[in-house]
Amino acid sequence: MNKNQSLPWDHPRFKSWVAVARACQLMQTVLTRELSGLDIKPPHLDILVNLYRFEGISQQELARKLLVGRSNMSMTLPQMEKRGLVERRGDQKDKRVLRLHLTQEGRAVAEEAMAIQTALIERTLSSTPIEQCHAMAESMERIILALQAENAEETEQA
Amino acid sequence: MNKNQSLPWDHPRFKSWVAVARACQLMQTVLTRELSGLDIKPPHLDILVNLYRFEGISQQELARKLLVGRSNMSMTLPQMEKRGLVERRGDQKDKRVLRLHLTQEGRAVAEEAMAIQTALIERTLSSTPIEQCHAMAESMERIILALQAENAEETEQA
DNA sequence: ACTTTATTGTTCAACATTGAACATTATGGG
DNA sequence: CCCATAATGTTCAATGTTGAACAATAAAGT
Repeated sequence: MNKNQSLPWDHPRFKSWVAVARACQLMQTVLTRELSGLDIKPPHLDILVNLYRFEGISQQELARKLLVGRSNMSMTLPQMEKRGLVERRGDQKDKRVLRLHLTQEGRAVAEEAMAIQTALIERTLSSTPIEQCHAMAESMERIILALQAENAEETEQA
Repeated sequence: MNKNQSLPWDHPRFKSWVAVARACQLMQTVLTRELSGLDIKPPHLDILVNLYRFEGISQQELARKLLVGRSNMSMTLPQMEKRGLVERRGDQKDKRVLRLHLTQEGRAVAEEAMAIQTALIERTLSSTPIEQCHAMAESMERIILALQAENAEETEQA
């Protein structure tokens, strides 16, 4: 192992990524606080947003979009159902799948929560020029593809 | 609430940030996999890296750097101590604080793990030009400052 | 010196997340 | 039709994370 040379924090890309990770973590923390008034947490918001966009999605598809396990959805969605935010209806074509829908209240909460999140992002990213935001997004998309490739490689060995 | 206009995914900054968050989550997933050979997880790596850099740091300071609660350190560090990765020695000046040190094995594991993480980052960020990495890092630093300001505001209300 | 306030670390209960094992239903090959 | 394989969702035990209450020590105010 290299002792004195090339420590991680000297690598420019490493340093850059550390900043990215730190910003994400902080954003999560602040968002958690700002959502506490609606009595939901970031994972719930992620679910609400996806049900808002993709009406009638299945638990499986939702889990894949959120990058979490199926068991996570099996634990979380019944809670949200009891709180009257979502509905789960069996699919007639395929009796295995449950299709997810927002209730009226779920839709309202989703809109409030999205407004909060959008405002927070607008506020904290306002100092970054819009072209830089776009460049960042493009870089991130490439990074996502690279990571998905890595993930697929390692997964299919199983 | 705005119904048909200005949905979150139409905001350019919102979309950009979603990509950032997604990339972070994926990076975490892949890193977890790659570290499994060393039998540690990302939180342990974060601790090892900070002890590598900041010899003799206290639990409090470490928790603040990692953006986690003190109780987290109280739970995690004894485990790592039992595994022979770190040592906790009482400070003579101030009998409240425990100063943290890497053991020889802890240092070795830290170096291996940092090599893995650095390699992963180099691989997945290689498609992003170095100037773009720097620009990204600068943006992230500004975002971090903005978020810390938000965090401080909300915290001091308590 | 004495009392109050702040800081550091611990404990504990609540909650979230995961992966493996499982039941149910679909799909495909004989 | 029958069996093997795959896909969907659930359950459960293990683990991680958090915040509040607590004990010990230090610092500050009187």
